[in-house]
Amino acid sequence: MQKKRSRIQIINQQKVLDAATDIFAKYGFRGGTIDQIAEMAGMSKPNLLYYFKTKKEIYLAVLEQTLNKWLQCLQDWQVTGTPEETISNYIDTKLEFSRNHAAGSRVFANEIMEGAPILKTLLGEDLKRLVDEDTKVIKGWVKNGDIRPIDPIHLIFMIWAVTQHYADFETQIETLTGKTLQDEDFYKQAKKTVKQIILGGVLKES
Amino acid sequence: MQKKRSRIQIINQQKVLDAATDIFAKYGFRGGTIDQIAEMAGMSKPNLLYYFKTKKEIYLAVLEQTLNKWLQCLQDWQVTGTPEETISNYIDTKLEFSRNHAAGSRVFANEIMEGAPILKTLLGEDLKRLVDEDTKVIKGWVKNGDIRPIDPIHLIFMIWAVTQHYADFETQIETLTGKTLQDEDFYKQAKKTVKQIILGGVLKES
DNA sequence: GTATTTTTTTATCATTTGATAAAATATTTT
DNA sequence: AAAATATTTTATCAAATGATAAAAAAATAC
Repeated sequence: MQKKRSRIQIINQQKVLDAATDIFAKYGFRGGTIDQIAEMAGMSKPNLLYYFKTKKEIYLAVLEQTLNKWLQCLQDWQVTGTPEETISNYIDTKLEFSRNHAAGSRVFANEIMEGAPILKTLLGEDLKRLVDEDTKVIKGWVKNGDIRPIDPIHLIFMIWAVTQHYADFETQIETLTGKTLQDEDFYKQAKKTVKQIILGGVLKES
Repeated sequence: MQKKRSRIQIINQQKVLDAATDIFAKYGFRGGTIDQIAEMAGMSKPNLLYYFKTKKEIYLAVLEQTLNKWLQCLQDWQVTGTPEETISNYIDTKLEFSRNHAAGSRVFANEIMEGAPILKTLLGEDLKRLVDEDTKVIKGWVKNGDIRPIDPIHLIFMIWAVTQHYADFETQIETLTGKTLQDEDFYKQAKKTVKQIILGGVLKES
């Protein structure tokens, strides 16, 4: 039975997680160092290791925290009604996650590029289940003639790719446009264009 | 003046670059180690360092080689004729790059997520010029009424995002579908769906 | 086939990095 | 306030990592 976390513990563990998210987002698990995280969190390395015993433990905590935020985000999304509403809503949800959790998105990206050593099982089981459900919904729309005949899995990948791109390639986007999703106008314009193209490509003419 | 490279030099330098591309693709510059590269290239670490003096020199060579392939790839693309032909061709070109140079694509992705310390200038100058040109072309189409009114820069980002996704998130895609772009049917289906949606969202009804 | 140059190996370093122990300090409980 | 507990600092390690020097081996030039 874990003892109740003290006030200082709660504050400092969160400080570490926030710093670690930024460092792992930039350099991945292998590339990020405890020293970097400790410095960014504003504490000494042994002090940090008082809260998390190993680098891997920090990394797991970061992945878990990000995953929870991501799952919470997905819960905000529901197969509400028409394909237009549902897809529109899904894009909203994913793009908002990219805006609010850009570093977390990059931690995932790094994890996957490293071969997903930690998340592979989760991807193959839990995420696969979610994707299969979504695939079924989209297939139903196609069969029903509600949308054009498109391959569901590639549509899903497209939405993921585009929405995550704004988080994962933030540096490139900022270098090219001077803007990020933090800029409200840029955010709206991105959302508008993404929806316009994807919905335009998926929906039938009215 | 650099002496002519010997037969062995040419072979071994390429061996190193190929191994380094894979390692940096997985772990980024900070995370990848000379030991890993040396082992994958099948030579001892000091032997490797006989060909490249420092880790950074290897990394720069990898970036340059990938960049050259990428530029060569872009040269294959031309603003040929109609918007449909041009965009279709651009998707072909980018998706083929993802298939043929998946590791290179991931090296770029890592470089950008690390804050693009090496490529930032290039992104802000050369790439920006290319993007500005493309933007003008697309703007022309819009003004001319050839395509729907869409924001050019977000369209470009969309195409990049989707095509690169298949390379950068290969692990995730393979875990979810069992396939990669190496699978010819999967490749065709991806290309078809991407074109269908993007062209469908951009072109006007005929 | 010997001399010369190139390549590879062996041995070795200095830093960096993940991690621990123990002492010192601060906080909380009683 | 004293005792007990929690936190932070100082000192220190062993292993990993980027890098070098010099000797040995192999390839090439003559």
